[in-house]
Amino acid sequence: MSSKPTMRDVARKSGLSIATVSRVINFPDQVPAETAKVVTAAMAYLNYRPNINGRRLKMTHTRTVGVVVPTLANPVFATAVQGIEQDANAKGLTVLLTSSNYDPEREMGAVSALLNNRVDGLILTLANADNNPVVDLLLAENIPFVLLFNQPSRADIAAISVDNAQSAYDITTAMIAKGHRSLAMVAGHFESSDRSRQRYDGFCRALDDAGIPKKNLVQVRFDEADLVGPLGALLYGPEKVTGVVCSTDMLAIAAMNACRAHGLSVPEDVSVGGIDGISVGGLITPKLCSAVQPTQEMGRQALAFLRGLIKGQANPQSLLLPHHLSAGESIGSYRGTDQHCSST
Amino acid sequence: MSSKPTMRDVARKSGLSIATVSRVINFPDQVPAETAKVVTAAMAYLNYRPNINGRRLKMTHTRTVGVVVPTLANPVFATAVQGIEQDANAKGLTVLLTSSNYDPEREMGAVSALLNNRVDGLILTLANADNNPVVDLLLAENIPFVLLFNQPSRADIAAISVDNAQSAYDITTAMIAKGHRSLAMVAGHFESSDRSRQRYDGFCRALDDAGIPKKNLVQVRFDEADLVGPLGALLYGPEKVTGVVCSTDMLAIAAMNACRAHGLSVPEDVSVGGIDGISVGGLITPKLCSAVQPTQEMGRQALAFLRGLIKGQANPQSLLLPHHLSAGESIGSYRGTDQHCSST
DNA sequence: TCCGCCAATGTAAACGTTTCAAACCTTCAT
DNA sequence: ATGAAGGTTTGAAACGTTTACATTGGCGGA
Repeated sequence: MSSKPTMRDVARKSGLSIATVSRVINFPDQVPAETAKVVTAAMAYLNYRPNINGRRLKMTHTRTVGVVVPTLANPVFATAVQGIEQDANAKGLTVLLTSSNYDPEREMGAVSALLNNRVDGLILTLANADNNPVVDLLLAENIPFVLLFNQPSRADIAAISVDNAQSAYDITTAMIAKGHRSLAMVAGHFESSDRSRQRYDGFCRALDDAGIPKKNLVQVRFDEADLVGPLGALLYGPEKVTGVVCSTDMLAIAAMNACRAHGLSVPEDVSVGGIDGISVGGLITPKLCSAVQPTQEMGRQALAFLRGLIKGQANPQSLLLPHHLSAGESIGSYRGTDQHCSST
Repeated sequence: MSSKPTMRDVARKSGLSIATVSRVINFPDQVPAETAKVVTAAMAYLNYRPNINGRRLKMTHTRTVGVVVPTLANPVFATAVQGIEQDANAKGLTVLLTSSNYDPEREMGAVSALLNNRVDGLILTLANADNNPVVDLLLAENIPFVLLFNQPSRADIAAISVDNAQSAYDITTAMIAKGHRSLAMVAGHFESSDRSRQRYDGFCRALDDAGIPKKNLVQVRFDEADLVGPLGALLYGPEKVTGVVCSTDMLAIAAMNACRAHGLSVPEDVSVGGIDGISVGGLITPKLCSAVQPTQEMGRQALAFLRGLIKGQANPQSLLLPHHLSAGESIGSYRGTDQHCSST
């Protein structure tokens, strides 16, 4: 009826002191089994729940970590968060989740709110990891943090990612190997994602290595599902693009959709490749060919890394995880110049 | 250098009392502009951040809500959480996220942890909303909570969902209208999801209304991506199923994949329908026909509802949001008994 | 018998807020 | 000059923990 029972109530009920109750909770082995039993009984009787906020106030560590991702609507982030969250729960850590919607201002707002919560550390996917006020703030305040998916140019901050440029290079090269010579990249806006730019760089390098001068690029919003307009000019313009590399799998799926809307089939008329390796890509037809990153594992690694930083055991450093090309069907052999007379 | 500045430091710096500082933060209009300015300056100078945990300890409300969903790997939940999270942030609420992995024991553990955090209220998607110890606990402790996606049979608890049975009924009926008479349902395990059972009920009712006695059902794990085995017997057994209704879109996408693996094409040989309306369903080929629910909006509504309950303004009640069938291509007309000689 | 030691327990002071009640200071009417 | 009124400000007591330090009591050894 009255308010929630506190440690004081448990102490009174069990005829012991508040300190002993605390010890039963935190250091059960420092207390005789007999007393532990009577305290536990009192707690059960009163339906006692420790108030974590009291503890947080007193302790230097809060056993809480903050997470900021651009969005949960892209499975790549949802899966990573899933990985973080599972391990955090297993370790008794509380996760504070925020999404920035790819907006740098909201990044700062989110981090600020998390710091007010006195999180022990942060896992972040930032729009742009370089020259970022959030990063500066965290370094200045000496808060442990790990970047996830970002590949910062500074070497002294912790980051878990794949080699973004190389991922794009590999998928592009796979397309070139199939005979495609007129390629385009569909990428999320560079201001919203440094990965996007890094992947474009890899795309360009692959073209350079193949001696292909023309680099087509179209930047779109990340949540853009309708690529019919943006792709039209490339598919039917002077370039007659036959290979589309997308900076994410979500965009790749949207691109395949747009190609079909234009009456072209994938991969007969146009080849499409993605980057990320979201699981749904393997279920659709044609199976999406993608540069796959171990997303969930990356989330886990980021948390493990962060825990190390919090304990002061590790010093910040980057970790590049391996990626691999999935055996997809969305990339086919180049069929010559009549490819746009679809196999209708 | 030393520890973080506190309100006391700000007070000292600005030559005012700690109470005044507090009032500048919480009730700026109760304080003359002049004092507010000097306090604000001191805060900026010291780089002061309010420690939310101090506040939480003192106040009866923590401005924190807990969220428990089965998984983030299914976009339907990720999108709902996205909706919750966006609005929560706008309102200055902190979100504590947990996923249960469809495991009732983890549900209880997660809720317990959230209660220890003294959340003001909870938004939950439970494996089974009826006879659930978590629900009993929350009712007993008088903690505001809103069920999301669940459709409990009790009328006195808040729940936001679509009509699950009706969703399944509608998509099934759409298939029957196309001439299909041999149908099967692929559903997630009933123990993991009451929606799954409710949707199966709707499936059965549709068949009954059409005078079709045979109800095929195969239950699978929710994270099962490989339905080749489970579907084989139905597609090639005595039933020669030509219509597959799936309890979720994720399963529907996996089912389409399995059909193709069996050499059957969708929708020419087999029709497939889903429930949920995840966005990727509209991008794939064939476009997935699904009973669409307003997922993100449901998350928002759940939060709005919860805020009402927390303020004591609303009394718990259910809200059924409308669903609609998407104009997909994955359901086609029945082609007679030779349908399994695929159009190869 | 006395001393010292150790294990078990207790006391009380933090941690950083909010907030009630009291104190202070002007101003203004009497 | 005095007092009431009212706008500002302050002192101090919570909120529920953790933990350094003090206390207690029992026991074995000298």
